[in-house]
Amino acid sequence: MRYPFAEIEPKWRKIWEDKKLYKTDLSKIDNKLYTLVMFIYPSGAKLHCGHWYNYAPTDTWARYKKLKGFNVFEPMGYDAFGLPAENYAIKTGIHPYDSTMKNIADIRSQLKNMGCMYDWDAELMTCVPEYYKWNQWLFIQLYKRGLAYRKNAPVNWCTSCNTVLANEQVLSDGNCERCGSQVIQKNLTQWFFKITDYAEELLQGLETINWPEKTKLMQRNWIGKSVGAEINFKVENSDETISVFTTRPDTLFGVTYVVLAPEHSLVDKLVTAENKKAVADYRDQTRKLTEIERTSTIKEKTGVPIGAFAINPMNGERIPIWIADYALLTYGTGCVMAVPAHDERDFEFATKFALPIRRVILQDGIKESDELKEAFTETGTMVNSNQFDGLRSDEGKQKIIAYLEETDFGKRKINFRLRDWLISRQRYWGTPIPVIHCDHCGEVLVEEKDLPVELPYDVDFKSQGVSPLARNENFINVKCPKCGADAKREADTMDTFVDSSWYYFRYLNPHFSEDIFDKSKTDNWVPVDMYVGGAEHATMHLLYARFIHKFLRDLGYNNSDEPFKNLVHQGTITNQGAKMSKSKGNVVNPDDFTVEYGADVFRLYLMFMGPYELGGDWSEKGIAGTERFVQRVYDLFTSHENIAKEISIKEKYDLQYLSDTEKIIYRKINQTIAKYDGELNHFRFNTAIASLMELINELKALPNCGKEIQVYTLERLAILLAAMAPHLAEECWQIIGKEKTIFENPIWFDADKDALTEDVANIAVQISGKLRATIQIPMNSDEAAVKAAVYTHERVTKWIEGKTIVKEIFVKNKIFNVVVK
RNA sequence: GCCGGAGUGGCGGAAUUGGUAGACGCGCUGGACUCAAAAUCCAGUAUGGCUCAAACCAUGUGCCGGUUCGAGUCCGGCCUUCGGUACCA
Repeated sequence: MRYPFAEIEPKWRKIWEDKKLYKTDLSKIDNKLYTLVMFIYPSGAKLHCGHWYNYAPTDTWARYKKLKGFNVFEPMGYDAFGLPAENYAIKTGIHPYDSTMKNIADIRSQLKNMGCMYDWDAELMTCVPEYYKWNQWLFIQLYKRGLAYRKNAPVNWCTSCNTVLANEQVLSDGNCERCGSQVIQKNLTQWFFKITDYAEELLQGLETINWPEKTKLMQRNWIGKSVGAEINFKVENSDETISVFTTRPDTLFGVTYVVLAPEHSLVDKLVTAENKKAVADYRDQTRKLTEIERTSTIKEKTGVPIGAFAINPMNGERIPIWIADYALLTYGTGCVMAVPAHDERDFEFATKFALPIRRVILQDGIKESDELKEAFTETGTMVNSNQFDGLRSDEGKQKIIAYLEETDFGKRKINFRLRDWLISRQRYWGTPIPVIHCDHCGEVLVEEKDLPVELPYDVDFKSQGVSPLARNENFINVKCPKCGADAKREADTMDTFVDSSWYYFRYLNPHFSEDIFDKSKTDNWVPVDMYVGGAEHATMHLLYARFIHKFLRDLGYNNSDEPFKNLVHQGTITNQGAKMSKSKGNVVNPDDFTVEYGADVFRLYLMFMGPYELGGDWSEKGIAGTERFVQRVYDLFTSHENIAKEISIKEKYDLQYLSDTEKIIYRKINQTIAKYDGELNHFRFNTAIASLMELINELKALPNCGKEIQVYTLERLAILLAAMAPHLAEECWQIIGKEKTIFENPIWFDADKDALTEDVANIAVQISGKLRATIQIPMNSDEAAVKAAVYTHERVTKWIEGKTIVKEIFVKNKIFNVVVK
């Protein structure tokens, strides 16, 4: 009989639901385990194979832990605010709220068909006031502590989304992370969260969490800590000073010019009359470039002198001040001390504009008179540096900093690449920022008692270039809470990454109305023990969440330093080499497969494809293999109906009382348990399934075993299957006569350690490292016994005939190698 | 350019600390069952040589070299590819 998945799967899902098996008792905190996948964006494309690939294996891991006795909490929810819903509204006129709710309903039913053990009572969505009210509350707390602020700055503007983007949300090709359109620079007044205040802690915290090294490295690079000094250069005939950041104070004697970012405010103050025109032209030219053109390393260096001169604090030397677009306003002080001899960029620039190049660090093994063909950027011996001559440059670095601090010309400084998180968006479908702008009082926070600032439903989406909220009179006009005068609400909404930076707290009490979450609960359950999601969030969501987590800790709202103790990234499933997306038209619909093969077969197939972290290109070629496997399992159980009712079995059997066949089966099931356990624990689903397939191949001999061993084996097999293919396993468990469902009464059988090893070992016999024979010998035989067997083997005698034995290498139970000459 | 991962049969992929390369699955070939087909079951399946066949021999984990009794695994130098990053002073 063909495995009747279409009847079985809904049947078990109903039983699980009726018995409320997956509702987690949050009051039981011994053995608590919080397993989380990144919540879903409810797009119109619904669930695709990539989602399944994220959720189904993670659910297998969660079930495995549940079987092993953990009190597992596995929730699911919807990251429901965001641009696509709004863009869809502009195109079709369907309101984002309506389309999002429709999508959520569809996706929820798809999710339920996967058979994951989500606690549906914990379900949440971010687009309802009940949730986003607390984004606003969070904003207010940040604001009150100076961590939310507004400033005018050059920002990334997506020409298609008509909104600003955070740095993290601009791809390295200069395009929008969401839509791929061109991003340009605009000067705008925007809201920021001061994530930089936590830069050092965000860096240090990485040491304490079990995340993929790759991801931690990406965060380290993104945070970009540099240790060096800030040095002040006096400007000739001026009261102004130019402050630069450098990691190489040891090269200070080699500075031959200073570069300011073209937009730097000092430029206007310092430019001389005869250079005004050239400077203005150059600034115009710079403004026209996109960020990516401007920062391209391939682009030839450009710049103009501004006519003013700075004074080197070390030697009083007079050096020209230039502006050049390779100095970035947004990094460090926006000013660079140029040392052409020891910096590649400065070298290139100086060469092009015939500026002097002075060597102050001598490379080991090179004479001072040798020509300098390229910048030398490593450590060496200091030269041309007065009292510092002869020092190693790393030592000199410290000495120079000390000297600068004494003479007040500079100080030790740590600089970060990380910028503050730009959170305002000029769009409708997001959390309104709880601020009121009053002509008299300026920025005024909405009071906590007046939260939430509700997002109005009736808005006009057709207003190109202007946020729909900005044009909504009912929303925008308000009285100032301080003075009562007419005032305007902030029209920007928050980046949706604000929503996702604390949602893992909210799952534990999604409808709690007293506060952002119930600390008495979250303290017991947060941090998340296992977090699974895409690696593309490395420097966005995963960084923001860590920041907000630390902020909430500092507010006294939680007692841990990090939100996600363990992190796993599933690999990306591509189709014909491209990431699945509706716009590319290469989305594979999982429903097609669940209709044809059932959810369990599909789950198994996704897990069997390859290493979880690797992903791969979609192909349905091998699905027949997992289907056959499931069919064979089902047949095996149906041919042993009710057997567990008739026979009672022991927990452990002594191998010596078993028949030869029973011995083989008994060993195999226990070896499989041991192997499977280890593989599953580390998300190695493919090899775990392979071990089950090996087992099922071996179980062809099961009919030749006594009934006790049959029951012993089938019980264990059903439990092993339960994590991977829960519907199938429940059915099999019932077929052999079990009354309670597996997940009602989770159990795990540990492997019988006495049954893991074989009686005999296959030993590879090598002659000079080449395999020439294998011998079978009792397990753990000593060298003498193996040697005796080796030298009586005809293949060995043949190969060593006429040769001298130089050496013998013996590795117990593995190898005997005879080295001959 | 820099940083990181990955290169193993026709395909997806296995291989504790260096210790019998190719587990498991797909596909393919042959056979059984069938009037026939599908499904299922059984056997075979890295390449080359020599064989009716088996046995046997040689080669083989991106390329070149090294360490070792022994290298997919370690070291040095490349190539390809996929991510990340992009003048960060």
